[in-house]
Amino acid sequence: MLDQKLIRENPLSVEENLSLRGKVYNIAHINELTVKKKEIDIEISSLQSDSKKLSKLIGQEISTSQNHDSPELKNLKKKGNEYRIKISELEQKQRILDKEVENEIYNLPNFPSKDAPIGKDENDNVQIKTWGDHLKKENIKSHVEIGESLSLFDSIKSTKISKSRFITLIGNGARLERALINFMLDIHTKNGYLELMPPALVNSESLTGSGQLPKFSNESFKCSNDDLWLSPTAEVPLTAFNKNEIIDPKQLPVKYVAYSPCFRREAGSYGRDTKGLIRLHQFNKVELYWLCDPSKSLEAHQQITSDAESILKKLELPYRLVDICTGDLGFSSCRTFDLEVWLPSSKCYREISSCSNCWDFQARRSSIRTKIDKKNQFIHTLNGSGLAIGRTMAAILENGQQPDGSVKLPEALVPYFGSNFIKTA
RNA sequence: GGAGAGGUGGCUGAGUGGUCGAAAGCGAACGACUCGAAAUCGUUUAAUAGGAAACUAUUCGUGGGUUCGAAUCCCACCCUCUCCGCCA
Repeated sequence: MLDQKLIRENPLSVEENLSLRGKVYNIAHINELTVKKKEIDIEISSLQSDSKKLSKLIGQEISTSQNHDSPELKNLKKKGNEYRIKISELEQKQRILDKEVENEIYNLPNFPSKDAPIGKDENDNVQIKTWGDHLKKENIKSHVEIGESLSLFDSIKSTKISKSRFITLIGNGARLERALINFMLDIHTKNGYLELMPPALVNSESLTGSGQLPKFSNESFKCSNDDLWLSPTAEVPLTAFNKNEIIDPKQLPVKYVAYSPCFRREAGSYGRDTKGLIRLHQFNKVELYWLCDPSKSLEAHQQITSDAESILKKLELPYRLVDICTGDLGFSSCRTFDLEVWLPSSKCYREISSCSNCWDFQARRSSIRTKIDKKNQFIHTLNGSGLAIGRTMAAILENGQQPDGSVKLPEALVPYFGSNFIKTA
């Protein structure tokens, strides 16, 4: 959420900043509303001040005089009643305005960082570096083919259980998923992250706090009888975990790592990545999350990204680091580095982690603050996958495939999985 | 699901119509004492919005209502706890 004061006092700069995202945002209208709201605020506040003084006078009058029905007293009460009617009329107006402003302001995305490359869409993203060697072999199979031939998962049978875009992991597939989760959690907790296992169902307020609502209600699954949604990412419960708190500056930065299942409707992606582990309604993810001093989020962003990167290196997976351009930035983010893993079957890089600095955007929506120089200030939040498990598995299968149909696993994973190879049963 | 209790500042907790934004305690900050620390004593210490500031307003789960005046009374909703039932 953006600062209302900023919108009121400097609407042009707000508009200009947001326009870097490549869309037109009509701040003038919101500005008009916030100014009007302010005027009414002032009017109400002065009426309330008068009415309060009058009430105190009546109170004193009653306690000092014997006659509780004197004409003077009746007169004062009548005057008080007039105040009340006036105030409640104004409050009604104010309530309507409040709703309108809220509605508009919660739909505004975060400002892009000045450091983010300016661009229109994903084609303008900037590759910062690549790491690792690409697999150069003939007859490369996709992870779907490998998974099917080694009986690691079954998506056809899963449609019986749910519908398309759900998967059932089987045998070594399930074992590999479990190994990856444990492996990643172990690495990150050793690096100073506190492990959390939050609820998978989150309420509307939590989704609003991290930025998924109100704008993206189409992208999450909602429970019909409760104000609860299936969490699309652990970022949601992790943001909400410290909602409405003032965090002791000595405790910063707070670093969380959480494994969680993630649920996304993937509306509008029909026909894309329909097979395999790449795009599912339900997937597992290990998420990294920081709450940090607002003056330190730039370094924190580097750190969280390199913490995510370290997993790819340990798993010997070739990847590249991409600086997301202003037009492709997520709603809550001011700067995002994507980690994209190499998938040899499709000869391209696929997003496996998205490391974002949300600045004070989520902290403002969720009211998470810290004391700096005796003043309460919004902290900065950062999040990054460390990593998406399903896509990691896909990458391991494709990059570790052997001519005999087996898959060689990265050394680091062997203690977790229990052997070096996945072979046909 | 049934019955009951309750939701008050960073925390605990008092407050049932009138200077109550709210006692007391804890915690925290500062000061004194000390070579230093602990202990002790003293002072300070809620948030939000507006304002340069003085100050003004709002906030006692949320939303309505009664009243000149509501933490306190009325209505609705949400949440938490305890017991019972069901259940991993």
